Parts: sequence; C-alpha cells; structure tokens
Amino acid sequence: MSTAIDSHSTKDWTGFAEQQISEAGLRHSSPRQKVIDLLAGQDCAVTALEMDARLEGVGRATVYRAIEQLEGLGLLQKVDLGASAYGYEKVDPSGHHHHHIVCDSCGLVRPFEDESMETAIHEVRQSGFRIKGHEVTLHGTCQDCA
Amino acid sequence: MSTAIDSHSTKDWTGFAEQQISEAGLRHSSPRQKVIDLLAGQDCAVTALEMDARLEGVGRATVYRAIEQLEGLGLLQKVDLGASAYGYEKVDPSGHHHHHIVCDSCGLVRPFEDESMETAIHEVRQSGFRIKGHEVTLHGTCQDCA
DNA sequence: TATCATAATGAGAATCGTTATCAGTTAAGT
DNA sequence: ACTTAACTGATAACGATTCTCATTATGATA
Repeated sequence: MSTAIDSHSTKDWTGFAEQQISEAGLRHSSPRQKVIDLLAGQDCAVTALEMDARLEGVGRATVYRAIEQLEGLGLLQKVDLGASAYGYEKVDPSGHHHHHIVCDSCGLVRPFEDESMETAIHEVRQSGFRIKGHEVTLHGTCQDCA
Repeated sequence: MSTAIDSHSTKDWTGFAEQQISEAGLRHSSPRQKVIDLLAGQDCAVTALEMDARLEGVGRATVYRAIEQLEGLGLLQKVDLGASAYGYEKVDPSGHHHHHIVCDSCGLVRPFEDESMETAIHEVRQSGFRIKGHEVTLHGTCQDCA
C-alpha cells in the first residue's frame, strides 16, 4: 500500500480526464487545460476563486464551467470547507480517496485516511437510496490553536 | 434505544439553549427566542433564509446573529446541503445525532443513523488534532430519481 | 421605580461566491 | 477552406452572508 495521500496518480488523472473530456464530445482548449493541470498538481481541495487567481489568462466563468464539467464527469469532487465556499479536488479513477479534518478556529484543512472507518461507511445501507459516494469531515482544534 | 431520528428532546434543547444563552451573559429577547423555537421544532437542517422567511417580525440580520451565537455555544450545527447554502440543526446535549444522505439529482436530504459507522469514526485518531465532532454526508440517488 | 450600561434590534448597504448572458473566437470534422 | 457548435472572457445578475449604524430594550443597580 502506498503512503498516505499520495500523488502518484497526477499523470494518470490528467490523461484520464483528457480522455473522458474527449469521449464526452467536448473539445480541447487551452484555458480548460490550465484548470485541469492546476487540479492535477493539487493533493487536496482548492477553491474556485483560488484557481481563478492562480490562472493567468483564464476567465472566472471558464473556471466555473470547467469545474462543472469535470464534476459532471465524475472527475472532480466538491468538498465543504466550512467557510461558505467549496473546494474542489480530483477524483482518483482507482477509487482511492481521503477525507478532511478542519480546525474550527483557524480553518486549517488537513487530509486523512482511515481504513476501518471506510469499511464501516461502505456497510451502511439505506432503503430507497443507491449510495454512490460519501464525504466525511472531522472537526476539532489543531496543534497550533490548542 | 429510541426510534431513529426522534424529537423527544425538543423541550430539553429549548431549555438547555435558554440556560446556555443566559450563562453566556446574553440577554433574553423575543426575536432570538423565535429563532430558537423554530429550530427546536425542527428535526433536520433548515436554511437561514428559510428561517427568515418563516419568522414574522424578525430581521434577517438577527437570524444570522442568532445562528452565529447558538453555533458558538455548541447548540447548533452547520451542515452542508450541497447547494451552496448551509442548513442548521440543533445539537442534542445528550450527544445523540444523525447524519445525512442527499440525492444528487433532486437535492432531497434525508437523515440517517448508523451505530457501527459511528463507532468507527470515534476511533479515528489524528496526531496534532483534538477531534471534537464529525459530519458525514452520503451521496446517491433516491428512489424517485432512480 | 428610575437610572444606566450595553446587548439586541431592523433596515439597508456592502461583500463574497456563483451563475447567466452574449457577442466574438476557435477546434475539428468535412 | 468551410461550417458547425463548443468555447471563450467580460460583465451583469443573483443569492447568501456580513457589516454598519442609529434606535430600542433588557436587566442589574441604586
């Protein structure tokens, strides 16, 4: 098993994303590619406005459109950062993923993984619902704020 | 054990909330009381704007202020409803709580409980963090949308 | 009961994140 | 090269939340 929160899949994801985009009948474009590249190099959630700020020559509308499309293709996941803004992070095609702990006083977000919690969540059944995914957020106080 | 998602604690919570408010050096006021009463009668998350709409004679700013105070006192919990707006629900002093399944196509939110998932989450340890709470959201498709 | 310090209020302005509009641009199949 | 439709950035519109401020009301104290 790889060490926690690995990024070995950066290139895999980029290629996979490009392929999915093209299979969906979407075209190739440089602005959207920049969004993809930025997300590929990120291990945890990034805000839409952060992306917009970091990407020269990419309009804000385009950033939001790209997010929408990637999310629709299941390539991106929206995560609640608690501060009335969402973060987005790539979805590994292998299914490998992490969750988040956020410090309630400074807002620090740290990714974490836990095998047995994961198992327990997969065993949850809810009548009438086909469960496709899950999101866990732990809240607390980080070392610096304690 | 009580049946799932009970509301037996409505009155407990109201009383507890009033007590905590007063102990925090806050005064009693009728607008804030209306917010408390509305929340007390609710089993699952309500939006700030929903509260504002339902409460006659309570300004929007007051609704947000009350939410902020109650949340600060640990009487209220913010939950991510996925649609770029948060919902708020009372925190039972007994520690009893539920989580949410949301239908990704119609937005339906349904509360659920799962004992063994709960146990697994409580066993999660993260160095440098004092974990105080957690939030789980299951995603999927509801019966009507399937 | 009158006084007083200050918490609490509502209306509205300001801000922030997100979505919609639209006219011009560009990718890619023919 | 031509054509079609996806793509684009700028900007307006929108919904949710926070801030400002002048006024009101609570509740402890005299």
